[in-house]
Amino acid sequence: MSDASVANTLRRPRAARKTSSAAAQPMAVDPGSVSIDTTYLESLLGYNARRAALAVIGVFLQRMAPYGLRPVDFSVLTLIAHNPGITSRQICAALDILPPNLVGMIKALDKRGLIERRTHPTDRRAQGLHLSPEGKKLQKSAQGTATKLESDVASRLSADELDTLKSLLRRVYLP
Amino acid sequence: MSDASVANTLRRPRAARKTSSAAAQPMAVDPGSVSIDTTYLESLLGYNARRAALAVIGVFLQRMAPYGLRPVDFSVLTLIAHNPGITSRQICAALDILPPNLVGMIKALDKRGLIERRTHPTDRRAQGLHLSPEGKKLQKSAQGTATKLESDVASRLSADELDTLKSLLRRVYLP
DNA sequence: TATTGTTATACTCTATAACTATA
DNA sequence: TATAGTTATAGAGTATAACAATA
Repeated sequence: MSDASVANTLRRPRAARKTSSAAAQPMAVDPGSVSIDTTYLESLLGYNARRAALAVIGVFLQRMAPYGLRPVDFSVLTLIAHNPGITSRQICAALDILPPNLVGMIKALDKRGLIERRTHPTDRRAQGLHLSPEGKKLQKSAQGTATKLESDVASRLSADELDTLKSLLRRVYLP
Repeated sequence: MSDASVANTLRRPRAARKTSSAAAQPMAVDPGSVSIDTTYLESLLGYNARRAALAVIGVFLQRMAPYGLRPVDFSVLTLIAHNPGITSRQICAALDILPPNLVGMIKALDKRGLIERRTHPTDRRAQGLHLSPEGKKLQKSAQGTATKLESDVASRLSADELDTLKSLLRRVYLP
């Protein structure tokens, strides 16, 4: 497994903070809006990938807030939905989450009644994770939201371009 | 300004931890390596962008370690290099760092003798940031490393494909 | 002996409030 | 009154060590 965690939320949307961008003083002397040369950084793949990821995640956070799901929660629920009986360790491996950090998430999802922890059929140390009926409904709705989100966040890209983008990204990180 | 921070390091490279992937037991029963369906997550732009960003950043962290620079430090040094006299607030705006969180970084770079804080020519509240001779040397080397890193981390992409990828990413997050 | 899930805990990153000095 | 830099601190995310139960 690579060092690519898909777990964290990176950052919650901040309450609007006072930036130094000139909004009310269109022509005032505003050192904070003097054009800064960022062209080199914008030539780097890592910089662009990170900015784009954060842009998408920002929208994701907003639209998933009604479900009470962070990206990592959505990822966990989705993995369970598509892999009934999956274990915590398997989720950790797939999302590169460290086991101690998953415990609280699983516990919270269980407490919300979204998942069930059943005894594993062949390994009594492990637990097979399943979605509850409510969890299934929530995950289905959230997945629909996540899918719709795609076209909105990449509204400046055609469907083909979006596919190309995702394909190129996969070729960067997949083995 | 969007909610896209280019500041944090996401994660330091971990010491090799014992994953559950089967390496020494090719055909053993290993629940951790049972194929898990992640196809849906891999169809999402945010997931792919984040995984790719983390893959690039992972290599970035390794290669920048000799310079003692995290991604955010490199970004700050690079902004100062390309914008001599830039202020802290301008760096904060460009990288979406919160001012209190930049203080320590600037202080550390100053203590290392990589940057100089001069009195701002027109605003006595502010400081114009400049690279020291040592800072210039380090930044130049680091920038060369960052540039070379591109082709290595995206070795499966042609030069044209890499350009296409970065262009598509910019169209996702740039206004 | 090794692995699953877990607790405890430390460290890093990010966020908010409030202060000073200057504008 | 608003802004630049700063301090202090709270909160979220990520890391390691170690444990009981089971393989």
